[in-house]
Amino acid sequence: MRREASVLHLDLDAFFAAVEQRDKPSLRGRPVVVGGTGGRGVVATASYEARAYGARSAMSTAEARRRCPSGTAFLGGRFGAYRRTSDVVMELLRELSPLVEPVSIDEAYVDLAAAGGHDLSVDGVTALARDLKARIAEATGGVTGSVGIGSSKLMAKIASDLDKPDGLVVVAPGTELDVLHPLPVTRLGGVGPATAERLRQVGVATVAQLAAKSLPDLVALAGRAHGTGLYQLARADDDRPVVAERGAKSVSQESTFERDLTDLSELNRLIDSMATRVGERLRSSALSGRTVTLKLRRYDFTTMTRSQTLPQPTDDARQVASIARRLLAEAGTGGGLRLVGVGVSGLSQYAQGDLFADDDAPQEATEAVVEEPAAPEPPADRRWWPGQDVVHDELGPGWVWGRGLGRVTVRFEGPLTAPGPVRTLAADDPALHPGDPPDWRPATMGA
DNA sequence: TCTGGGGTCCTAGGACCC
DNA sequence: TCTGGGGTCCTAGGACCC
Repeated sequence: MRREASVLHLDLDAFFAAVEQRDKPSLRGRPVVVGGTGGRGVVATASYEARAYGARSAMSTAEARRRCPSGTAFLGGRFGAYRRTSDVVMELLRELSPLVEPVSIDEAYVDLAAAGGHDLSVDGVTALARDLKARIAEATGGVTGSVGIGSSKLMAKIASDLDKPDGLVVVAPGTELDVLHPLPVTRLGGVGPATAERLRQVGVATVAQLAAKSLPDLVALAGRAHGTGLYQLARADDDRPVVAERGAKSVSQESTFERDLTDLSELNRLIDSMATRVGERLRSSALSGRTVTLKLRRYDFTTMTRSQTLPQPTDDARQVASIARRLLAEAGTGGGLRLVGVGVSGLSQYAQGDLFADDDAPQEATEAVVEEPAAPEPPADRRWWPGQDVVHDELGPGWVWGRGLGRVTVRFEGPLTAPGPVRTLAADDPALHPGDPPDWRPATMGA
């Protein structure tokens, strides 16, 4: 805990849904749910209008559809658009301080003391935050964020959560426990459903009640590391530094199927394509890893992992696939699998193979694995997904509202237009193409 | 039509080594 | 012959986060 309120936490409000409402004027002020739109999808983000009907993150999309009125937009994610908007925000944070720790695409900590030159009084950081929020909204085309500032990461994060959305809370140094103690323990990072239930059983619901427990009690309840952490957090005792670069520790791809799968050859093909993507991601980051992990989720939602550690790191998709296939054969598909995942951990910076590989040398033979064939073109009706950016040769840019029965419904509008018209087209209309995320910034005159 | 996808960290037991 | 403790690596599972 610092003497000054110099840790800032930013949390963008309903971020995915906010980007959708920015880019799709007809959705502004209306309920929007972003997430998986298939039968087994879950909600990633619900707009505040959708939250009013009870839609929540991590809820099944089916449940959200039951709760929300007709006319609610259910959209798959456009992660390229979210990434571009996030990058703009992270750059604004780096103008405040060289020490910025992105937590996720929509969240970051900033160490204001690492910059020098900031007025770190309560009034000073309040003015700084007000200015930051205005610049974020301006640069992102209206996406808002909630800012919390305090004497530690704990207090900054608690503060940003106190006044959502579009909030600004500074916890004055010295008042930490006044803010913290009345809150439910579930507001502390690291207290999920399991820990909350165990705490409830010993009569702990608030942070004040947690602070009354002894260290040995909490270690017995939650384990050595977690128990010690809870003991400290309940006292606002938090010295965790803001850390700019955190190298990846693992790379993985997983997929939940529309229906449970049992066919080994079908599962093996899916393992091959996931291993291919893992290999691409490893090589694009100049990483390789020694431990290959296969993750399986059965029909009854039980999850298991099987792993093997190699003597040397690899970034070779065929080697990853070959190991994952063997682990699957050993584990079996009994009863059906709803999810399969492939991951690589124990990462190091460069693979031996990258340093010494001879491109002309014949590749090591692997009997089980063949090169992934090019994905077949999906049927026209399957090409389109809700929320997708499209462009029509005559009607211009727009986005997919829905599809079915050989047709696709498109709304022709963009972030800088008024709400636009809807047209229903043939799904195989040759004039309709996938589009790029639209630019939300007005073109600069004469630039 | 219950329960995504990408991660991190921790725990615990067994193997193995000194 | 029996007892032993510590450290590291590997594997599997679980809690948690966004």
